Amino acid sequence: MPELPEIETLAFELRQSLAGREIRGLQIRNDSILETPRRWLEKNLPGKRIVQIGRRGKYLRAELTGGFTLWIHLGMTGQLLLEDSPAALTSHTHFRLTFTGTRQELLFRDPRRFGRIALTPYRGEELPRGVQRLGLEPAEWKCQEFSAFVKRRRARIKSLLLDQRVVAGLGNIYADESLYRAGIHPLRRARKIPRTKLSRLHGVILKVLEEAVRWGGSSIDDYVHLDGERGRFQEFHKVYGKKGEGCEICRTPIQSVKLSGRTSSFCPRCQS
DNA sequence: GAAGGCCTGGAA
DNA sequence: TTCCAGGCCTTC
Repeated sequence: MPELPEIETLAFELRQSLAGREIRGLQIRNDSILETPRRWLEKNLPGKRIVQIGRRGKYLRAELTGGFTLWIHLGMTGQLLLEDSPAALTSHTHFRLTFTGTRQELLFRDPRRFGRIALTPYRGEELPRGVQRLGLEPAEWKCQEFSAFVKRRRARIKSLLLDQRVVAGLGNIYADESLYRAGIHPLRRARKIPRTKLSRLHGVILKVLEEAVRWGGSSIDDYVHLDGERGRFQEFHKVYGKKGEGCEICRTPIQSVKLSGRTSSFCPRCQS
């Protein structure tokens, strides 16, 4: 589940290797991952140069010459890999970019095909729909405003954290890990949480994300770095994927609950 | 605010 | 063989 730290890591690595490169060609092996038509990409990508690479929410953003931007969303099982050409195209490689002046090519793999690629502007839209809807980046939230916003909502806090219109880039892993570190039960109604705990949550979200970026993200199932190496933050998870194991603080077994189809893991004693 | 759908590999 | 994982979207 690539979330903010995983995309941030990839953006950094891509910047190192591809910034300034000119796109030579592309190969689309599966149209189902495209959000803008194949012909739009085929017409506009070749010859463009990568000006800047960044991230917005869980979207990777490559700004190109000519005012175009290539957006990549990894979904759940998406991978971006930089390999020497001609790269072996495994069965789930849906998209490939080649560049002038380098043997390296960028591959997009995604077994489950929840990932998406878009090239904007398209039909007057500057941003993909999913990006238009995004809320503030975690680092853009001021503590006071975050607390005030959460205080007005009746939803369960975990649902709120997963809502990309609220905090862009948070997903199941980092929402669970943040709630644990803030001592908040995932099913707690947002408006009922004391302000002191909310400001703690605000701080802890930033800290967890920063730490995860420092360790190159979490590799649970599919996520890997550009070179295929695994991230290491999973080694520091306290609750995600830890059901049945003892809480680090109080030894109580970690529990999990279902919340609108999503699993939430938490310590029943430390989180309330 | 909840639930179903997309999608597939791997575990039960 | 069935179930589960969960990004995000649509529908109710």
